Amino acid sequence: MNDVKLTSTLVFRLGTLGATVSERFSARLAAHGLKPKHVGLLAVLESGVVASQLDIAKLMNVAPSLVVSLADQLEEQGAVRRERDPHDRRRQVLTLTAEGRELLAVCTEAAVELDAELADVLTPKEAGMLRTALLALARHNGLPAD
Amino acid sequence: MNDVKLTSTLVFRLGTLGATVSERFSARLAAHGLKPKHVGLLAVLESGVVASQLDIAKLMNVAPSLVVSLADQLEEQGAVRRERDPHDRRRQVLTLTAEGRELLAVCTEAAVELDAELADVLTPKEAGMLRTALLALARHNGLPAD
DNA sequence: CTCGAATCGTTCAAAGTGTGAATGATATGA
DNA sequence: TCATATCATTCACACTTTGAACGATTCGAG
Repeated sequence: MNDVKLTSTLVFRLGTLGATVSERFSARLAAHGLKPKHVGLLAVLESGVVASQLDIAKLMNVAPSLVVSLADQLEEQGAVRRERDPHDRRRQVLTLTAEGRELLAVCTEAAVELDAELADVLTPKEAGMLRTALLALARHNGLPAD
Repeated sequence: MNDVKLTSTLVFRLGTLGATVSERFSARLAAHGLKPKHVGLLAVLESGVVASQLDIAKLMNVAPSLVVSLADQLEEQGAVRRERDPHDRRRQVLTLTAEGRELLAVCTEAAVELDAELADVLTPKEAGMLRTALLALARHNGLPAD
């Protein structure tokens, strides 16, 4: 009736590859005292589309309380500044510091290096199509698509 | 110095896509009382390469104690049988029951459906290259490649 | 203007998932 | 035969994240 192997589905391969790649990325981030979610938050700030903690939470698909602790740690590292919005003093506005921008650049660099290692086993054509396909999938799944 | 966006890296896209896809798959599995790891265990058994719990743990990259609880639950559902290896009574040999095989087929079907939904936004050529590229990446990263 | 309702951030307890150390049973080899 | 290694199991714990309070602030209907 159905003899497709689970392990050969896109679902399974995206899941397992995503997990191992994230783990490897995470390991490199550890050297800077960061976890993937910290970097995700920095990236949201850099994009500039949003700044209040609640908006960030929605964009990152996490609980607002998680953004609090992420912001706490990033603030302690001097990567972000936290200020009350003068027009609405309930809101905390997060902004990247120069240090935070530098930190994000370092982490992006690590991701780019990992990218190169991954793409190394692909033909240039395969690598190009992989990027194209992942971009299309990201677009249609509410994920950032620059 | 480096103005590549983090969100446009393979690392980021594989990570986030892998997470959302896994989440969607997980939601469909819930209807059958299973989680992705249960299905992973069933798939390992179906492959037939290995059967003792410790071997399974190594293959799945999880702690042996986790295999115990996964096997407990699958056994309770009647999906696997657990027998002491007569040649080495320390080993527990897990085998798929007919019911387990059926369950795995149902879950694989769910994955195939999700695959189709995902590939829907891609051109046939893109979808093909995506599969090729993911297979190559799986091969070079110690993941199952059928 | 005022007061009830809504919003934002924060804290905190708790759920979910997974690991590692200790234990008992069995096997292996000197 | 006995010390050592291996397998499964249990259990306490770590980690990550969530959701339910709560206080502070804003908004809007009357």
